[in-house]
Amino acid sequence: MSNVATIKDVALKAGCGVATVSRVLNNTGSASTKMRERVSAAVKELDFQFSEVGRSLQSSKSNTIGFIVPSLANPVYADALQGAQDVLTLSGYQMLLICTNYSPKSELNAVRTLISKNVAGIVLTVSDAECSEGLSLIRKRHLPHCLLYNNAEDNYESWSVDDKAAAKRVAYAFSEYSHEETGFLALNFYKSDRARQRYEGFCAGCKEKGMKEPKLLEIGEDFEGLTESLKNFLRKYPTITGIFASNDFLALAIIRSARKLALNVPRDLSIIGFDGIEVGLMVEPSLATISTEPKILGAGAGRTVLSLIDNTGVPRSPSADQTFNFRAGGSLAYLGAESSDDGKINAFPSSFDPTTRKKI
Amino acid sequence: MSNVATIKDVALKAGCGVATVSRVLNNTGSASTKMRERVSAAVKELDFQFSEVGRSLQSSKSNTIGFIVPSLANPVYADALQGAQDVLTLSGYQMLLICTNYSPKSELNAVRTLISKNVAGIVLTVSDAECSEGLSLIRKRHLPHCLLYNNAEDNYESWSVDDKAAAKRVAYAFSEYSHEETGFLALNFYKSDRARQRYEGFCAGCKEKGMKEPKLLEIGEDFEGLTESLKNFLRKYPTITGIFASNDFLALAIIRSARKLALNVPRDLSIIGFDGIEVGLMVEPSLATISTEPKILGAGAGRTVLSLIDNTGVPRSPSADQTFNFRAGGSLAYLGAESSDDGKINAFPSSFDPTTRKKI
DNA sequence: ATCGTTATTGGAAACGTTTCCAATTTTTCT
DNA sequence: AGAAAAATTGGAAACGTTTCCAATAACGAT
Repeated sequence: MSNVATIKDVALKAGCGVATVSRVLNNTGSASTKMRERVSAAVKELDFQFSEVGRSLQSSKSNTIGFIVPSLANPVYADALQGAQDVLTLSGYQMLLICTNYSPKSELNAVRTLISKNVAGIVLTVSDAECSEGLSLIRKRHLPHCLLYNNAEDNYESWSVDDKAAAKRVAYAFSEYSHEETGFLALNFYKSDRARQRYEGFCAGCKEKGMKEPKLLEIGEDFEGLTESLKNFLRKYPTITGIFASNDFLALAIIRSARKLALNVPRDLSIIGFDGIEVGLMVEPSLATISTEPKILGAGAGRTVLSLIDNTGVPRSPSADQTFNFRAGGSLAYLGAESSDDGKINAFPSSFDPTTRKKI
Repeated sequence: MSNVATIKDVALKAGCGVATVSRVLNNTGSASTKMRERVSAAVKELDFQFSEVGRSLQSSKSNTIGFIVPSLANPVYADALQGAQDVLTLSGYQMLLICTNYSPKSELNAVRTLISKNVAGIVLTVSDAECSEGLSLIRKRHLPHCLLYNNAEDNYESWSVDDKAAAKRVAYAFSEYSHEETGFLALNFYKSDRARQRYEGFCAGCKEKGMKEPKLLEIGEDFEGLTESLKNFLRKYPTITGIFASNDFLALAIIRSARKLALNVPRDLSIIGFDGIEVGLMVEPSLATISTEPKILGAGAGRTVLSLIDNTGVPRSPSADQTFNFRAGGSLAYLGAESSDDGKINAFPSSFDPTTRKKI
């Protein structure tokens, strides 16, 4: 069979004990030159490679980091994981990935599984950080961990967007474009602390600017029936002129729905998204949104866990106001402004220069 | 410290041997009712959980499947992984994920790492299946595996798109819309057997339809300078009326670039993409493309590896012509047709009904 | 040459499981 | 009741490592 060589085989072929092989290969302890050569030769000949399982059992540590995210279908998480991958790979760690599909119940299972696999640390995004059983378990076990896209209490680590502040910024933007009555569109509102925080921040911002309280438009699991929902929503609240979608995918979908209802975006309805996914720049009209840096967040969370593991100083995560930027776009127009032929808005307020993007 | 309980602790607390605990918990071998109760009680009290590491070492198998993909930034792979996740989770397997960033060298490293972690099987996308060292190593070790987005020789498993046939289909589409002179846009052409196969199929299709041979427009690592490249390309080949982009992201990017050059898509230049990512439906004009089902492919590859592992019949992968569909869209127009006000093409050939999509 | 250091080596235990096997207990049958 | 059969139980080996510790070999200095 395809029996792979173990350290015993190497020792046998090199004519020495396993301890010696281990020392040579790990460069720990001393060994004579001839011994080193014989071991190297045996390794080459047998194509030997350490079993991480044996190693992990003996040392009770592994070079695997567990990641728990809601879904890979959302480019925000996919990008964040990509950022983390780059960091891990550089440090010789691997990524054990579990998707929870936004189900809090599977969060706990995921954590248990990761623990049983002896991961060295965990990066995770949970549905609701305040009451996540999975997160509690991690903390009870004192596992190195870092939240991603959730905000952590003091003395816990987290890399995330300041949802409240960002949502407030959206309200300011609407206000600056002289919108008064707005809606907030969310998928799975009750399941996600992020959506709730964005709503909260948005409401606060609107209040601050003397706008009306935003109306909530929530849709179920899928995008199915979105057009119908929008129709009813606008019939119920005909004076609404702008909608804040809690993520860019929703924003694009709602634009499409608006179009189906023969509404012109942004003339009849302005839309602002959240996340700043790349395609937002490619569509026409371009998407006004909160731009974030998922890759940077993912990489940061990865680095944080790594340094938690080997007790080096953890990198400091960006201060709240550096986690996002407002990005103007064609989907947001001055209330009452007529769109020009090509759908572009002629005049942005100078403060909303889409070309300036703070790097966090 | 946070010392987790082992089977020994359970045995101690339950007042029995470890063998008994193992038998009870795994439901293998017999055990008296009182024993079962005592063990269960001890487990609950200690919050015991098996160490997968110990298990894996002893049984020399694990419930981890390794995945090797080029990148998570490309939604095609992200979606495929999501599909696989769903399948794995259902069977109690986890995903160990490694991204190669399109570097063949790291493919081999990735395979070695996965082997050392004792994965039960591997799903992988390689740069070039014909000459992948990583793939060779897997096969030498007789590891259950399945290619994803690469075509495999007979008696090896693979779930992928028939790139050649799909690209041919693109040529037919251009022909049907009476385009004669086209270009092929690729990123990393030389690194990817997929891009090459798409080019090959496209050329074959063009030839078959009596069209001119497509001109190759290759760009480097990033999208940077794409607009400039397009400008030069079109200056060099001014009679080109359509461009086939080797993936949807490139297609969207090239549309944006065309727009910057004051070209109207599709009036001045028709674009067809590849992959069928969701946002292609949300942009205006909508993207004509080859639609594929990454999730289904990923799930299929996952199922295949799982059944390879436990020797149940492997699911048969879709036959070549079921792996893709041509999807018409506003970015492809009849040569010479004027676009209407809203950018939509008025008449599609009936055979290109965008609403009919074979499910694979 | 002899002795005290220092460098090199291998045996064995430990990490957390499963499983074989033998020992013990319980059950069943006559 | 006694014996055979069946059920229950625990000890110990094995999986592939690392590391402690003792044993041996090499080396300098007297």
